[in-house]
Amino acid sequence: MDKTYQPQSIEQQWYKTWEENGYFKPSDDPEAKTYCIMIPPPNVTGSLHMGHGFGDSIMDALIRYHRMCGDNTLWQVGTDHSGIAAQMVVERQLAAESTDRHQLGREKFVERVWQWKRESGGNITRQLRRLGASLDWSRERFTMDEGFCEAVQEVFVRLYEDNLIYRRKRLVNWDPKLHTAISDLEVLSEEEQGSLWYFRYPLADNSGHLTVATTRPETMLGDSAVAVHPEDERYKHLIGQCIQLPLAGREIPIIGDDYVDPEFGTGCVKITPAHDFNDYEMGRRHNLEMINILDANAHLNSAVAAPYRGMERFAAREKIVQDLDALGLLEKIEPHTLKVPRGDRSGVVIEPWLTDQWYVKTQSLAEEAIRAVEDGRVNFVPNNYQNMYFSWMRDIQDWCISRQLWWGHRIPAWYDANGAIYVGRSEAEVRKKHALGSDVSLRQDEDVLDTWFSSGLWTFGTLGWPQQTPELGMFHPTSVLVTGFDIIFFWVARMMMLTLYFKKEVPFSTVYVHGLVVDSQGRKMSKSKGNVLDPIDLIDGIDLESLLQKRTAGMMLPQLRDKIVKQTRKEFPLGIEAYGTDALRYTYYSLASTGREVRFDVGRIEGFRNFCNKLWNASRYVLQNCEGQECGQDDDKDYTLSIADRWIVSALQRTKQSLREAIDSYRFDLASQVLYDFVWSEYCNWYLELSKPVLWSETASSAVKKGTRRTLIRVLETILRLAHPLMPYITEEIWQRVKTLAGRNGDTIMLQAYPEVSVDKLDSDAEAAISWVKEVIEGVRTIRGEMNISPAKKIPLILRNGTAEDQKLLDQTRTLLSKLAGLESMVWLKAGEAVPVSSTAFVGNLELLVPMAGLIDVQAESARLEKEINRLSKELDRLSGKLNNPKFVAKAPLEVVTKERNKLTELATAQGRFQQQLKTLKAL
RNA sequence: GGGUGGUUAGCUCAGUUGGGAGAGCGACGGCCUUACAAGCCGUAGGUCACAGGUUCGACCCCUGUACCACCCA
Repeated sequence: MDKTYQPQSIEQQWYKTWEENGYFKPSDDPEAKTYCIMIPPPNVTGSLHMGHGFGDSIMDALIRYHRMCGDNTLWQVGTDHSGIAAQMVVERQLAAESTDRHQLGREKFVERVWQWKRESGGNITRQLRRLGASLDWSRERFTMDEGFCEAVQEVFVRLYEDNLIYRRKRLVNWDPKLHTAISDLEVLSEEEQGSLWYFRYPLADNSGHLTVATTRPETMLGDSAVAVHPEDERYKHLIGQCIQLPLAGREIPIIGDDYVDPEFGTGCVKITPAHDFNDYEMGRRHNLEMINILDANAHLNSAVAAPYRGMERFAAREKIVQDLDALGLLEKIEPHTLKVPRGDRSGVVIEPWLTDQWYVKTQSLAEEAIRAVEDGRVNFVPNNYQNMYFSWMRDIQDWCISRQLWWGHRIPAWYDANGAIYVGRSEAEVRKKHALGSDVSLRQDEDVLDTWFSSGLWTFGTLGWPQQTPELGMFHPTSVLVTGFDIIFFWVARMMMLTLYFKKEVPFSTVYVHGLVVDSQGRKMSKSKGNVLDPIDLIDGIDLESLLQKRTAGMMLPQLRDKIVKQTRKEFPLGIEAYGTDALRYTYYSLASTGREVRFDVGRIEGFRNFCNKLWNASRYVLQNCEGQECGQDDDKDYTLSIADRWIVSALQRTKQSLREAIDSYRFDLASQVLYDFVWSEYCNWYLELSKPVLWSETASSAVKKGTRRTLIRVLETILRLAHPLMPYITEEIWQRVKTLAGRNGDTIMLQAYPEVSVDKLDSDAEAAISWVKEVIEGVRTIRGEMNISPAKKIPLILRNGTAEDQKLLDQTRTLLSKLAGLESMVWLKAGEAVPVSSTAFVGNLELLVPMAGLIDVQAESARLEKEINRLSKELDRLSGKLNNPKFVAKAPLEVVTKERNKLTELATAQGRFQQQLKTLKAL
């Protein structure tokens, strides 16, 4: 074995072996409980970012854990077709070839996207393999697969037939650059600096004016009313009168509506029902005219007065402000911060726009989806996320599912010459069902479905629905969905609604919601901020120049580019080291607590890389001592367990217990902590050291040596199985070398049993004994450290005032103490015997004395004693204060009082001893 | 404006029937001790955001305040 752990030399080899041997597939054991996770399908155009890496690592840990627990386990992989993003990528390619999709035509364009997907869509699957994800690749699915398309179409048709889908002209989020409607979730509203313009709107009877404030002057050409609060004393008398709308030459009413906030602006609001969601609602309440003044490019259309026709929206804004100013109607302009909605893909300002779109009626679907959580068929982890789910579900709007794109599932609806709609699985089915002869010409709807509509079917569509496949019967409902809280609305909610409706069962019984990965400054990682990290770069490492290039690629704005370069150079002056997959994964787990943010600090991953190295080197030590030796590999019984052996085995049982509890409750942070502590602080720091005096002893019996070797190798082998779900590669690599010596066989650790707790191996005597040993050794080490005694110097130790129990423990562990504390002698002091001047430590009442002659600095020792006396004084004050309080003694539980009393006596004795010691010292 | 989560060591974070404040990293001191310097040994460092309340006793329960983050309007 190499002296240091080299992840890059083993990882990809093991992954290949696992995959080729089919270890990732379900066991097909009909007796076994099933366990199934559907990967949240990443967007086929993208690559995995840290957030994916986090979620996927958690899923893999769950899957590997359940697989080792014997469950029939399926983790199914796939990607979604990502309508807008994929279409944009190919459109950009076409633009580079000086053409566009319209010149190419729909059919050829779609073929181009497929071609692109075949060539470039594999990035994500490569990354997943590098992360060690044990996905069943043979069942990989894509939302545009033939079978999946069938499911999508079936769902659309049935929902339509059940009167849950309709087509209507309504206000949607329109992306004027991409020329499509997008969902609320694809709209990001961020605060930007804008202005609040105050305009005077003359009253129609010339008796004065009202001043309205607006953030969007250009929409005034589409105003249908001015609204005031019905109780607003300033204006209520004007309700019912009319305004002469400037520049438009129309009269519009003044209406009263308590939606108006009298405190905002002037308390008068212009109402533009065709271009604002709130105004739209108000327009419906008051039966106002909907005047659409924009075209698909967000240029002003022919509904407006001639001078403004064809103008771009922001150019029109300027001209309208100028024109109103010229008319003396501009009262003032105030700077104003407002939330500006932008398309998450295009980055342009989204327009609320009136168009014909398809909608899903969500009311009844949502009610069932709410019930499923209320009655516990689905539970959220952490539980409080269900509130977020409820609040969204209870206030749900009908879902706009049509997109004006070419890439996606085309809506299975046809129109005749009169615009009548026919929905069916194919044109032929439609013609047959409605008895339409070949003389009737039909054209299919041009639009495609929202990608989330298809993703909503993910859990059952990927298992073969609408066919009733065996897998569907076996693995649905799935066990758990692992996802970030940011997509509870979009995806979780939609899966719930569609699955409950079509399968009459929940899609998953648990939703485990993990935090959002943010950078070391706490900012969300995003391409535009240039702070994204590619998990693969943490695995393989990356030099600074390559990282800079990656982060600034396609960056248009030079000032932003400079900022990113600067910040990247500051954070990663030397680039990023190669840490390997297991270290990356372990870091993820250590951060997977219940918080909402996961702050990824590169500092932490190094610690876990070191942890891998620790495990590696511990294994080297164990192997060096066990290879070619008898270590119980044949399950012989001719060995004896020492007290240290019994202790580590006992501690191992507790570790197993805690680890299982942590994983079962999705607390991977606690799981990683428990394992780390056991491996490093107990097994390596103590047990391995305790094994040395035995193995190197010339007097120890072969049975004892064999017991120690057996324990060394078997505890290590158990550690490997415990750790495997978290760190798959290093555990497999080491396991292959130790399995035979540990008396196990099998081709892979992946399919070994996850360790079970053996209560009968808990051994409180051994635990107490080793705890005592540790305290004695630590006491001596502290003296040594603080007195600056070289670690190489062997020192004498005198023990005084111990109990019979101490004496017994001492006899049992003499060689261990001597070796680990670096002692040249140990003397048990008889009563009344004189002691040389010494430095002192305590284990309970037992005094540890290290004689000072030639070793110890009197000044330093006095200081040390005084410090200790002080510390004890504070503690004693606290305790006696408590015990002198009659209420405490009267009301606190007896055991607490007793405990505090005992502590007080113990500390007082210790303090007395220290004081005595100090006195002796000063007398010198 | 409404809602949710957070505020614990220099940094990143744990801490549930309310009874001794912890880890990793960093800092400081000492060590190449036959697995590991990616290591070993030791040490320092905290009014648990603030103010009240409940309680014999509060990081923990209750009320309020401040600040941060996110979601919704």
